[in-house]
This record gives sequence, C-alpha cells and structure tokens, in this order.
Amino acid sequence: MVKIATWNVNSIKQRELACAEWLRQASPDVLCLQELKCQTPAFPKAVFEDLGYNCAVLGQKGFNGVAILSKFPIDEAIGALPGDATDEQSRYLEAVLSVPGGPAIRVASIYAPNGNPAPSPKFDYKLGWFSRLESHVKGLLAFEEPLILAGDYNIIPRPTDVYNPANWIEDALFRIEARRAFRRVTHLGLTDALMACNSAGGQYTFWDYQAGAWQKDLGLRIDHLLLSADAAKGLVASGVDRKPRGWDKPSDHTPVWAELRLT
DNA sequence: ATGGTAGCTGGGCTA
Repeated sequence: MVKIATWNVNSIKQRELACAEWLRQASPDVLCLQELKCQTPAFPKAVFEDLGYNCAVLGQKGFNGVAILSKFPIDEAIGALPGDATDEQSRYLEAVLSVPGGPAIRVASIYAPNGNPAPSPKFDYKLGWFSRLESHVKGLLAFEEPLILAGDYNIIPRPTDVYNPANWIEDALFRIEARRAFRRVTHLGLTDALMACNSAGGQYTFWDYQAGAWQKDLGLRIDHLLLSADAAKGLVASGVDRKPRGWDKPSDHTPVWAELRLT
C-alpha cells in the first residue's frame, strides 16, 4: 500500500515542527508540500531526512515553493511546468519514485496560481497556467503509468465545496472560466481521489485565518489528489485530516491523503 | 462599508 498526501504549509520555516509531527502521526510514504516561502538551500531537509524521507525541493524567495518528501528513492525530479520558459514562479515539481515491489509512480507537487483579482493579468496567468498543465498532463497520460497530481489547485470544483457559493461567483477560485480550466484537465482522464471515495460536500481543506472561519467551519475544498487510471484502479481510501488546522500556529490548509494498492 | 489574519520583509504584496 502506498499512502500519499498533500499539504499547503504556508511557510515551511513556520511549519517545520508541525510538519514533522504530522509525518510521525500519519506516516505517509509521500508528502507533497506547497507554499514553502523559502529558497531551495534554506529548506530544512535534515528534519525530514531524520524521519526517513528523501527530499526534492523547488524553492523561491518569499513566495510559492513546492517539495516532494518520499520514503521511496526519488528519480528524475523536474522543477518546471513546460510551456513558458519565462515563468519564474516555483509552482510545479514532478518526480518519478521507485516503489519497492511495485511499479514506479510519477508524482507532481502543484501550487496553482490564486488568480485574484479577476479579471486581471493575474487571472490571465492562472488560466494560462492551467492550459500549460493540460498540455503537459496530456503527454504524461500517454505513458500509462500510475500518476498522482497532488496539490493546492486554487480551484473550488463544485458549489458544495464552499460554505457559501453565492459569495464566491466572482472569485478567481470559483469563476466559471477557472472551473472550466480545471475540468479540462480532469476530463483528460483523471480521478479526484477524495470524490471517488466520498462525494459529499463540506470536505474542506482550507479555512481563512480571518473572521473565525475555522471555528465556524467556513471553508473551501481547493487541495486535490488527481489520479491517472493506472493509479485510480488501486485507490483504497482517501480523506481530509482536519487535526493540523486546529493546532497552534497552523497553516490555513490541512492535509489531504489517499491510499493506493498498486500492482 | 470596512476590516478582520498570517507570512515575508523591512513597505507593500500575496493570499
């Protein structure tokens, strides 16, 4: 069984101890991290290596930044989403992991652009970024291997994935153009792991720091694990772990995980 | 109508 998870930590320096604690509690084989907010050399690798994880890191000064922690050996790490050589934002890291006794799996840690306000150049960047993701994933799916695209997509897929959808119609996370861009990716043949296991609404993964959103459970579901057919056929379970959102000095996101039996 | 919080940074941007 392979357990894989994703967590936007909103600064790895601030969340180093929480991250280590969650790894001890949940012991995933793979954890994809987003919003490191640190440069690559400053990533606290030793903490995670001591817990038995290999680290692939794509940092950036101040913003963004993604990583893949893996108990399996990491091969072929690629730190860029193809399609725009001028894009300097660290939002995509892909690696092949050698799973002992099973097929190799390809994993991407994704931090899609927020895109607010909309419309604006930032929203255009978001739509362009999803268009690049669509093209790239189309190529990856031709490999017919277990592929897991895990991360913060900054997309609310359905009205039941936000506490008050009417208030979010104009927001870049819920605007119809953004949802369509996301759906064009999933319609290539990807399975939303959490939805495949339980399609009920209200399974939020993010709660704003402001206005007591966490205490009132006013959340969004924007962190997703998308699986290729070769990964989805082994899907056993998936869930949201709310505990870390309730810890002291939390990230505004909480981990999402899935368990796969791959053969 | 506004501001409410957090993080990086050293003023303002991003979320």
